[in-house]
Amino acid sequence: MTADTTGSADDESLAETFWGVASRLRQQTRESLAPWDITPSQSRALGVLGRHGEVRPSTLAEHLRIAPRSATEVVDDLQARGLVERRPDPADRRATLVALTEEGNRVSAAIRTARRAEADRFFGHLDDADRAELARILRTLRA
Amino acid sequence: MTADTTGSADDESLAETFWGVASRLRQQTRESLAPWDITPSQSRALGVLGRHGEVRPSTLAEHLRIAPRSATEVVDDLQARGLVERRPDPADRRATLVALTEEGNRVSAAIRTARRAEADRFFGHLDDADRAELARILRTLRA
DNA sequence: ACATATGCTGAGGTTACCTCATCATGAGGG
DNA sequence: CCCTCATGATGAGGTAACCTCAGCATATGT
Repeated sequence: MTADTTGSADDESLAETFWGVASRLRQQTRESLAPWDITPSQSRALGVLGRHGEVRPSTLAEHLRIAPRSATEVVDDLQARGLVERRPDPADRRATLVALTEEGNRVSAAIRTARRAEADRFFGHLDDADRAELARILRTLRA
Repeated sequence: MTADTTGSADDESLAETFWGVASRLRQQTRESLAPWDITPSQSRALGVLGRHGEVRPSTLAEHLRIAPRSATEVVDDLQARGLVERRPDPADRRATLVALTEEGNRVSAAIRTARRAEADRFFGHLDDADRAELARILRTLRA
């Protein structure tokens, strides 16, 4: 009775439902990150570094789909927390390589585990068939 | 190839797919709002005002699920654009009522139409059965 | 060798939020 | 009636996560 009693607005309410789920998922992600006092964007960067090893800030930016300048910022933050380090790129003296520190590796792995558990909890309310359906439909929408 | 070839991380990739869709939907919303030079948060407020008529900032805040102070801000912006006006609440001299201006009403209605069309385009790639499935599954996840 | 492109970062801006403090008004009790 | 306490709005100031534009160093192609 709140909003979508607008007749044929089934799609609008689909969008609303979608955002409702998004909000819950975001919330849960935030909670699962709390133990490390790491922001979502930092955790995304850690993820990329965990998967790709050392990369340039500009490459990191591509993976995160943000402007190169913004990647510099994320790296600054992670470096301040001792989770990554910058070293000169031997192949190009303009460039810098960003790599996880030992601590960064530990944290990155721990977060990966936590995020997996979180996703299990979140999507685990669905049975296998529904999960497959959802994945299929979402992939359609992304294309 | 890019990321989720991490073995059994099916759930993680579901979350990723979900966010991919979210990002596309957000993008499209932004585009559909462009003709009015209105930000998403302003459009949400216009929506609430369109549905509920005149309300106090604090009530608006509840509907938008933001802090009361933040609602004041959104109202400021909309007022600066001439889309809403503030008037004293006759029932409580501390309070203010926020209402759409005539212009605000026009814009609000136009945006509602545009958003509906946008949702049609977005979810229209799905057939009826898939749309129903998606709605059902999303509602499960929201609960 | 020189113009042009590329890589990073400083400076400064934006959006959409937040908290905390302040001030006016309202409401209940003694 | 006064006094305390709650409530409504807002000023001040802060944050996260982005952005663009300039500037400097280095690389690359002709």
